[in-house]
Amino acid sequence: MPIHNSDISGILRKVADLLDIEGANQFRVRSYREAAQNIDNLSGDVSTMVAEGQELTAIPGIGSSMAEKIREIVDTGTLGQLEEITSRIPESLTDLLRLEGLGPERVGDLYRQLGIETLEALEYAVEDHRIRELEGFGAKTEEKIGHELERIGEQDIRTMYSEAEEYTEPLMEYLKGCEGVGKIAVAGSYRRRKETVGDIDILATCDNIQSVMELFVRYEDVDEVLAHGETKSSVRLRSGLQVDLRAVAEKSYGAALAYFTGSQRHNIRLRERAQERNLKINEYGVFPEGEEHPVGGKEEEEVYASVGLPYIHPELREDRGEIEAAEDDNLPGLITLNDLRGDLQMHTTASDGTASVREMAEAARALGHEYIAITDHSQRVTVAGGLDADELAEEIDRIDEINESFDGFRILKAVEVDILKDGRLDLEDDILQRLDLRVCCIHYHQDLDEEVQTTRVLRAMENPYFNILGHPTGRELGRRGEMALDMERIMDRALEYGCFLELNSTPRRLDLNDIYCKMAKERGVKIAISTDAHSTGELQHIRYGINQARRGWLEPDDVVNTRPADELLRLLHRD
DNA sequence: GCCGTTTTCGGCCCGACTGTTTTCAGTCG
Repeated sequence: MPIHNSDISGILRKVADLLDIEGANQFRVRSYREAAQNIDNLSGDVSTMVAEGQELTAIPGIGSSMAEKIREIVDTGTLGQLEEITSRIPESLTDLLRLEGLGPERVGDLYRQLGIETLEALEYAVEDHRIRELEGFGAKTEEKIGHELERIGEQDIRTMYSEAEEYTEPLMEYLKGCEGVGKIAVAGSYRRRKETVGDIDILATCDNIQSVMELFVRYEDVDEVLAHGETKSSVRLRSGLQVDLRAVAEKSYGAALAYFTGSQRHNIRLRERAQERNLKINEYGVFPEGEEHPVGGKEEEEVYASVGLPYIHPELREDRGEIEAAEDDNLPGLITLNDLRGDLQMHTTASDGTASVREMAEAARALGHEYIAITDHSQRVTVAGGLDADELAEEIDRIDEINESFDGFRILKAVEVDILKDGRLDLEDDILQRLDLRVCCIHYHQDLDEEVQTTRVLRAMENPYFNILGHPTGRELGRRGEMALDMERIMDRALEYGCFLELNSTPRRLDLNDIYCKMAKERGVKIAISTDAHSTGELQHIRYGINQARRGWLEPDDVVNTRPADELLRLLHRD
């Protein structure tokens, strides 16, 4: 069985959590967590590195000891050290860490004093009021644990970005209109445009803090006020989304924005650099060692400048090499919405869309696109009304006709053709060759094992009419994980054959994810950013794709649909 | 456990809040 980076980081995190619960040295625990994170951020497979005899210690945060453990995981699929620890304390204790307010020490206490090993046992202990008897715990803590147990039982606690946007944008409009509000911005993972967000952090400078806080907690969409203090208020909206509003001083605005935007790991790197320069960075500003007066903090740029770096866009702040790139003056010129000239996947009433070809075209043109590709489903996808060869031929004729009526806008004749179980495409070459573009996708048999699934895709790519691998990993946030695929092999073959990978902008898909986008870029594989719109309104989803692309370091040149139509068609042609 | 043009030993980001205490540990972002 192939070992993936996520398998390795998962084991290292487990070791970290368990050591933490056992009370091991904090810095030792941290080193496991950092190693895990750095492995997740890699653009290549660790198992490949091991196979090729590359030095794992080249990965930041991995020394000789950690490298040895990783090799053991790659070779055996497991880690002797983990088994040794789990012979001392139960592995299930790490489940308890998921509860907010329960950290490693308290989980350790619960286990040692009450023998609690599982979430279920914890629930019984809460019901029997056994928690409040423990030293260091109390009635309030017990109640909170009870609430947390209910909450994580109910749902995935992170919210999709698009959903958070739905609630955050109107709230921001409201706050901007409030008397006394000066500068205001959303920070946190929302500002980093992460695909899911935990809660929303809003920062504001205010003339009259008290009245602004008052207006905030009285916002019509507020369901519950969780905290209502002088500088920070916290509410839960009807949607369940938690929103914090923090009042900050004008002179600290930039420092606070940097601080609350994160990510935490990015911040740690900044503060380490500050230390090296005898400076201290916190949410109030940049301070020379031992001094009370800041040398910067009003603007975010000052924080970066103080540690010798240019401004770094929020989407990059994940400690995935952006600090080093900034240091070398080598930050990517991130793609923006304006760079895109067209949209390369969408559906019409011919299959499972809700608008006609012409309606989609006119809506796309109104958004400023120069071209679109109409990609209705192929016959195999019966639930979506997939087209057979004759139906697709009719659509081709219809598009030719409509194109006659356009000047300066072009509809590309295309299809979303199913990749069958054996790797063949769902339509014959004679109809595929009449199209400008083919997006190839897996819809059925998503659970094959890695070797079979990878071979299936590679085989499909051998077809000379294969242009773009659509929603490549098949994942859907909160619903379905990625298919088992060797993405390195797929990307290498895509480069060799002149195929491209899609970044599907559907909010629940956002497939490829940020890390795969960066990996494709580093390997020279170009990306197509598409909406997969099923209605005219969904054409606007393209901005979510752009968010993800920016998180994946993509520049205009890395994306095929930044090209004019003629150039794009030349690029698509395989020979 | 990692790391190093002041270090191969002695450091390892920083502050706020909460609940439990009576000066602080644990947790969080």
